[in-house]
Amino acid sequence: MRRKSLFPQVVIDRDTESEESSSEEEEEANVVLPEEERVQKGKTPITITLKKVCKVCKKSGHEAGFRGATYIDCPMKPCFLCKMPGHTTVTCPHRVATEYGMVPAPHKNTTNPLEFVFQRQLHPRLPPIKPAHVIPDQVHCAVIRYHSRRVTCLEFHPTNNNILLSGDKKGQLGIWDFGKVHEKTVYGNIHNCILNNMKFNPTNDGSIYAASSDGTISCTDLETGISLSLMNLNPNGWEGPSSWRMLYGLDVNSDRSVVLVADNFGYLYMADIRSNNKMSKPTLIHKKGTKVVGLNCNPLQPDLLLSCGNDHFARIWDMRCLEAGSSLYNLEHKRVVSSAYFSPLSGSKILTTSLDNRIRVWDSIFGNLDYPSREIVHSHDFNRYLTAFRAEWDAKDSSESLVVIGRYISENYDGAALHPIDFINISTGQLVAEVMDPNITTISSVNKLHPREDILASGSSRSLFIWRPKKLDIALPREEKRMVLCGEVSKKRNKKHGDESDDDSKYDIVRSKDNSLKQKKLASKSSSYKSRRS
DNA sequence: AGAAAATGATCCC
DNA sequence: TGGGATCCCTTTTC
Repeated sequence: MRRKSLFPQVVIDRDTESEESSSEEEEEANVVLPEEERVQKGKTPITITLKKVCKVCKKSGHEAGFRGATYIDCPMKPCFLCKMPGHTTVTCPHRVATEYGMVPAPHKNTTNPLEFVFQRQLHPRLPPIKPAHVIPDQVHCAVIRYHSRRVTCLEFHPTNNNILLSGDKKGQLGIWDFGKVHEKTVYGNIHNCILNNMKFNPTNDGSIYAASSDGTISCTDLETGISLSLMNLNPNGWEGPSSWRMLYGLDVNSDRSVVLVADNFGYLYMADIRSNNKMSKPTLIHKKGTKVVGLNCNPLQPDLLLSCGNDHFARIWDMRCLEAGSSLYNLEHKRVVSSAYFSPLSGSKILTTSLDNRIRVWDSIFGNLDYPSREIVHSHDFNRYLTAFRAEWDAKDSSESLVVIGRYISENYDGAALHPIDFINISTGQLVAEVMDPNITTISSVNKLHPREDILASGSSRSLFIWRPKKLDIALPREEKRMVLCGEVSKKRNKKHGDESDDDSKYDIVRSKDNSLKQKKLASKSSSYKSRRS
């Protein structure tokens, strides 16, 4: 009562049931000023009516958003995971099914022109058993943060096992010796905007090619940082967005000694490695005016090229007869194709990641390519602000069935909303393992598996992570249950608590400011794995 | 602490 | 066909 004379009366009235009224008013709190109170006290009693208004669809009667560490979908929208109407992510069959997310694709038996392109030598060998050490049961995690913008690509050194290269949105190239955790080099003057893709020079471990949204290809000496430009598609500088060319999807055809890149208008370019010169004229390989984001040369037959992009297609080309419209096959997707790779050993499988939340697998390029062999529902559709997710092969897996990809939607792990990095068996669609760390609350959209060692590298926002197993020899019941792998961030050089936020070049663990309680809760469990969802 | 900004595909007219 | 609104489980900075 006393308070009422000091402060306006605030009555919060929660509406639990739906009401049919226009959405405009309901978004704002209704403020009611009763006449008599206003007159009597000279103060302003306020009645605030808070209705449950969904911030996604703006309708009342339900709410979308985080409840604790669990996100509640708007029921008026299609499932956020599988994109089908009628249910939400929580009840999505692709989330709760044992065979996580797999959708069998229809098969037809038609002859395939690729059979005539390829030699029989390329037939796949498919050992059914994966090496036992592929997936760690527990992981250590080392962290470094020296990029000033988000990480866009990662590449392991082809011969030195402890070197990880990273590119970022600003165009910087990072070289991290994660064996000696604190040793790193950053070259900031190679490109002046997004470093989209890079690839080591196949004839010289000491240099790397990179394609950038600044429209140039660089070849950088890793020791000196001296870089030369193989191509510049914007020689006249900025003349507006309709003419500015950006380069993506770099790969090297070593047979031809050619660097391949593609641009944001649908064109493929080549540069000769030996002369470091742009070759011939560009070829339109995707719908004119659309971005080509990925290029991949077949590991056994480099003249076979796989491209993908924003025209919703992945396309297969024969470099020997390359011209606009000459693709051997066009692999249709429902939305943008973020990545498309041949399998790393046999080159006979194809793996794509599309923004329709599906990983697609074609089991053999000798078979029918009209439809994928499998579609695996997986959350990697993102809104903005992230580097596109790409499902990446494990080159150590001789059966060519293990793939790693970051997950967009979070899961509630003992009260913390975390975004795991998923290991998926693309032969079965099964989620084999999920790696996360309670200290890492950001989304790890860039991931790469070490070509020779049991190491996973991740790029998440501006940070880089190296995950390695604590034990190598454990027998894993991989096919029976999924594994939750909790990392344990290395605490080395983490003694200073004061100046943690401003030094870009420090080595440190990642801390989340609002997550301290959750970390404590998780700490007791972070050193062991557990299965979940039975 | 809370707001703004950065910024990309897609859809609609 | 193109520009602007919209999408709406981000991350960082001020």
